Amino acid sequence: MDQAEAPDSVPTRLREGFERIALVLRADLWAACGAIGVNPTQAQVLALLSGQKQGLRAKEIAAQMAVAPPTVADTLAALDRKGLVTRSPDPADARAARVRVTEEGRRIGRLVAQAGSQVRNALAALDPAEQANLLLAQIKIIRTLQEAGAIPVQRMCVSCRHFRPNAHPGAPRPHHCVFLNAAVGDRDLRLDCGEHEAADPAVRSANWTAFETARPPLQAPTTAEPGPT
Amino acid sequence: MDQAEAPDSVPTRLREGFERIALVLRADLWAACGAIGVNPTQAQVLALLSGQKQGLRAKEIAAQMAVAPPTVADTLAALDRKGLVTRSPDPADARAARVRVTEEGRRIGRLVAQAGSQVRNALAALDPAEQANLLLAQIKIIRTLQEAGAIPVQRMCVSCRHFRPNAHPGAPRPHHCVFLNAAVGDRDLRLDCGEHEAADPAVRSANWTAFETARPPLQAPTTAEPGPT
DNA sequence: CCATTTTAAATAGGAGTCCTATTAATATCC
DNA sequence: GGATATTAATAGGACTCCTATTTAAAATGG
Repeated sequence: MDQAEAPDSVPTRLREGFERIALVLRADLWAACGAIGVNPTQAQVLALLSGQKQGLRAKEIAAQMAVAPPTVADTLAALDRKGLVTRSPDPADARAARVRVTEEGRRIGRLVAQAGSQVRNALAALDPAEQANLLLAQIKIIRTLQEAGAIPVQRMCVSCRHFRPNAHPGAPRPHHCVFLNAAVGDRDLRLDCGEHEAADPAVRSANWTAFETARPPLQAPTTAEPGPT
Repeated sequence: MDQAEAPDSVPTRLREGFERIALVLRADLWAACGAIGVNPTQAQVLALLSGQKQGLRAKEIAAQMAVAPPTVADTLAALDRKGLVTRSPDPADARAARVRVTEEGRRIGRLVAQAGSQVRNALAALDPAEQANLLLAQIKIIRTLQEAGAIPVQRMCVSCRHFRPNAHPGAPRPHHCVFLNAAVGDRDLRLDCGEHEAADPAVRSANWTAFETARPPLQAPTTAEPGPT
């Protein structure tokens, strides 16, 4: 039924590749944090909060980071001690608190985000067509993860109210962003846009269909057969 | 000089995508470890050691995991307590120890590797051509990381003594593995083959050229221009 | 061939991640 | 209005991960 068990299936090997790259990503982050006085997890929370003007609840942070809520509490306590986040009561719910990044926290988040990265260098070395295809693959993967409930809806163009997939068929930038009032090509798509507003599920689903059919199916590289051995 | 600073460049967004997927990967691993009695880091070390019959030195494990040696010492101590690894003196160097996985450790590594994974499911949902292109992209990224010294040489086909890229030009499986004596297609490529033997650098480099030129450059999806805004 | 430098690993010490389980204070819903 | 659910904080424990230091064994070099 499920090919998850096949020891050497393509998805299994792809996952293995992601695991390897993830290790380097983490090492990059440690190097970037270096003398800054935060660690990778703290930097990631700072980056997450920097994009959210109205702050985020602890629970939402946990969902975004895919960890348990008490873990977030630990990290927020560390960031709080360092003066990088503040907590203010949520007017809508007396149990909840909205967490916001401070100016200093934002500055540190920026520093880390702009630091060098071996992975980014490696990605920059891919040719533009490969980059675009990789971005498309990521969008599909992230969307599937969303549909499966593994992560909350991300602020991607394809799930945004402002997005009009394939509004300009055949043009080099076939999509359109109503918010920016600008044509958008596949390479311009965002995985986390600050202006994102979730479209409702029916629209999302229709948009996805239009988006997917916007381009001809990729031509397969060599072989689609089971493989040797 | 370096586009690493561009806040919204394609490589930057791609890295962001990898970060997101990495979070889910970690969560998958926690779920897989569940009642098994190990944690993701331990499972990864077990998986790494399972593929290495002659064991690995602590230092090599650290390099593969992209962490500092004392971190590996911690993890090995935990695995040792649980009886999942053994350390034996290295005959070639009295300072060093070779770490090997025990039968039980191998069993646990297998259990975790075969557990379900949201990321693997999402990868399985991609169509075959996309999977193949993604695998190719990963190979290029990992190779660049190797060239940059960010990670040790991985046991990929493309760096193996047994690999003959494009030995059968135009065939659906254009490459050849001398060890298996079998034709190999792009989808069959391994990122970590137990039979890997490193080719020497000159051969590796020549093989890479042959491998790269084996397929026509990917046709770009829409747009290669800077983008809106 | 012995002194120096380098290297492998273990140790010390400390901050912080991450989990499960529990508790306390709302909120929500019949 | 009281049972149930939800948000977050707390407790407790195992472990990750770092830098710096120590120990011991190799490699180097005069």
